[in-house]
Amino acid sequence: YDPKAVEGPIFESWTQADYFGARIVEGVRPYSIVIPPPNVTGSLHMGHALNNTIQDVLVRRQRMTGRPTRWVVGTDHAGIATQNKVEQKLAKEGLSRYDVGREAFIEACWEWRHEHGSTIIGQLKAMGCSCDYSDEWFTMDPSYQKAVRKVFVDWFDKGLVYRGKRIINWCPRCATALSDIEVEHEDLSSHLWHLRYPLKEPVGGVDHVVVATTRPETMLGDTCIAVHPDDERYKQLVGSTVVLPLMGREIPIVADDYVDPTFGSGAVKVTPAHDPNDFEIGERHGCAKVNIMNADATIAEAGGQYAGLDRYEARKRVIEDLDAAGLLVKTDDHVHSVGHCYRCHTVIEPWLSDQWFVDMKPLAAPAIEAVRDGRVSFHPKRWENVYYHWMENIRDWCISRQLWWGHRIPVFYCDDCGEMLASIEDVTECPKCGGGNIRQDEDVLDTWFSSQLWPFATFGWPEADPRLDYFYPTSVLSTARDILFLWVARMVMSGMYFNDGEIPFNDVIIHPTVFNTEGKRMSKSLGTGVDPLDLMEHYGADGMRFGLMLQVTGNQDIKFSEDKLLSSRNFANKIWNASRFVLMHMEGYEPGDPVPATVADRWILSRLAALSARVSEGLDTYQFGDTSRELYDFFWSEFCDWYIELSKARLAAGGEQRLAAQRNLVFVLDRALRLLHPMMPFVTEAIWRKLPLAEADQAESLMIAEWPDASGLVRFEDEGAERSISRLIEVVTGIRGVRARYKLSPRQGLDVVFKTAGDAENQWVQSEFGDMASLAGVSGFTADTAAAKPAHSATVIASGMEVYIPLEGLVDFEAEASRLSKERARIATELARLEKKLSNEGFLAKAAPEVIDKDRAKAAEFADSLALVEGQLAELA
RNA sequence: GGGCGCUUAGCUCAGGGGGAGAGCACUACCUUGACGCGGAAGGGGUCAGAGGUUCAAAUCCUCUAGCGCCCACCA
Repeated sequence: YDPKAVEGPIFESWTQADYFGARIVEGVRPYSIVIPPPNVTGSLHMGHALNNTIQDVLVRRQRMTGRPTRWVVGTDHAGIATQNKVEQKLAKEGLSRYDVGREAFIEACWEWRHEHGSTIIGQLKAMGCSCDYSDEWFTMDPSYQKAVRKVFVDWFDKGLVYRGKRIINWCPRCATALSDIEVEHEDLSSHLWHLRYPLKEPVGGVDHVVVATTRPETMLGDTCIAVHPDDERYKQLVGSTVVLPLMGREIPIVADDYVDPTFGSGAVKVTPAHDPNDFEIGERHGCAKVNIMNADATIAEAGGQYAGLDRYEARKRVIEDLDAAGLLVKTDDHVHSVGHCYRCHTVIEPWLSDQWFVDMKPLAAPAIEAVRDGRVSFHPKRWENVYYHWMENIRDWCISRQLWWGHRIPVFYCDDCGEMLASIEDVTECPKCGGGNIRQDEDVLDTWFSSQLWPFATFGWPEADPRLDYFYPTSVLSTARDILFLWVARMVMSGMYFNDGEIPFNDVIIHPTVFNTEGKRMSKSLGTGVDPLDLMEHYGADGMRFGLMLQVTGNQDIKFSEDKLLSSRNFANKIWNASRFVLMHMEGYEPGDPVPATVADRWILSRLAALSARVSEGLDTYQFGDTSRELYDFFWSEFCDWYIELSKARLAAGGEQRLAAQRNLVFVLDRALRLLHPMMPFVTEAIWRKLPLAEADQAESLMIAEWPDASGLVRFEDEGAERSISRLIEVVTGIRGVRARYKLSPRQGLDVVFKTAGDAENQWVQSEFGDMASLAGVSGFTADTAAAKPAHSATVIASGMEVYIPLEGLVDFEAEASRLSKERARIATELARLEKKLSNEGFLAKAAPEVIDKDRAKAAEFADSLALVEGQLAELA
């Protein structure tokens, strides 16, 4: 099988036929998924490969059930990431964004999007993803911009969006605010510096306090010292004044419950402009907020002699100067968590600035309820607790970004009368005073502010759109766990708010994260990544997809195993060759229903029925690993290894036997290809189109062929046939084992003796003799309830039936004796274990009766086997 | 500080109260007419450790150790 020769043309044919497009069929429940929009700056990585395979498997399967499906595709404008890329490009020409100006810069971003934005879409196509490419979305599309503005204005008018001067997370490199969850914390070894602050006037013989800090440079902005109100060491000092070293500013000592007396010295230096807790303390005590830092993390004018220094240089100098003044008490080693920008990994600064926020608590309440009452459910379920924990402790969301690329905040200020309003349409004239001195807010919105609208803005909202009514709420959202808060939770909140409380999706799949074999996160920058495009090159799109599905379990991680992709490529090849076999034996074929003529026929049809039930159930419950394994086992082990092998003699026999085998081969292959199609779309489609199907089974494409629902196959369930073929497999495997042990040629015919339990078994041997002949080289047989074991024969026990294989004089009896001894030991151990169990009164009294019966039967079987093996040993001795 | 997940064959992992499984790797065999990206056979595991519940524990509970992750106002 050569994937490269097949995949392109097949995908092209799907596109030509427009199977990807979504149609509205009134009265039929649709199935819809919105893709987590990859960044326009992005290219396909393993996370995308996994996540989009999952979605495509679900969508393809549902499409085959006949439901109208819509898999919305598109990209995210990715404010910071894209802006960084464009700034890097400008930097190569020696320019900054300020050199080119806002308008030209935004223009450059659009150009960048037009040049690179479709890269990842092309890669999705290479994977075979059946998205609706005819309706691609971008989070900066005009209609999407309108949706963003409407959301902002609605929330603004309701008071849910507000402006405030707060401590936010500032990235000095990106020069923008970030929300709390865009900060990545990392434990770093640093120091805890203990500083001595002199009191203005000694109190009771005390002339100073010692404070501890991890960021000494912030002391330039200290405006008070806080101690715990019950701390006996400091009680007397509360209300007195400290002279801030280096700055000479007089600041008070205050009492505040926030302070933990057991940490450091128990006295805290308070810098309200540079720490969120200090900000709170400062608010409570009416302290000044002295901002000593510029946007680029250099020290501001308020930092006196340190103004202009970089924050770390200032830190060094402050420590040196304090030390020189005898005010550095000690320096302890200290590990603490430091926040970094999630886009550029620069250490963030807590910084006081004017920003826009969303009041989240009112939005969170119904979104928590939607999960509690099961309208939204997570898979695996344990993620619901993570969701609750975050949502119940949610804090306001800082949504303004000091970037140029993004949705500009639709707030307008009148410089004539001071009016401030939010508006969907641009404002040129003040509605209050009629003045024309209007300016729009300079900031843009957090990218996630627009991403949260994805499940409904991509259905035409806020315009009335039949797609919204039909396809919303979407069926499933599949995503990585790292954007559970950034994206998923916010979609639930905004989705419900703007759609009359209707949830945006029923099920949330949190798929595993893909790690490399060392357990490191796959990352291009770290060089620990694997490129999905390379994988498709080696294993084909189907091989990559199936190999990924094999690795999806309920765990948090996948340590990526390329072996699974190798097996999957081989599997695609197996499917291809098995199908070739079927197709090259079609001479004389007439389409029609399957013919359960033999036990083997009834067996494979029964197995198919079981498989189809399992696959439907497995996909409904998102068990991709189990489902792919069952498909693999059925196709390879049951269909190829046994059924095709069993059919060979009948195909050769011609006549009705041949036709029955042909019918069943085509039928089972057809249904198996349908079941495999969602995971391996290309190879299955390529073969399926060549199958000579009965008219009722035909379709233009496997993509839209009918899903083999379990209910259509239950009629084939056949326990008797399954038992019978299990026994046949035991007999054949046993005889092959004997051949292998004694190095008997496959062409060496064997006369086999069956000791049967009655007529039914005699008949069974008679009817299966043909299969035994072709699969195990049995050339003759005797079946008798009174059969005696011939001298010098090997014995196989198949479901309790003894099968003797006379070995003439061809056998190394010493080797056989040694094997039998080992076998005897094994059986004796098992038997002893069972006998102990069966003589345990507690077991007999409390275990389920069927368990006891089963164990008794097993014990009897082992006892028989043991006697047999001992008899054989005696013979050989 | 709180929480989650993992620890099963050499490797990557399924399984989840009653006879230890898969893929890859390994051993020796098969130029059999779909397939060597194959066939057929075989070796290999006291299911991390300790304790408990139970007639019965790899599986449930507790603790311990190691690995990974998330959350938190760790001056």
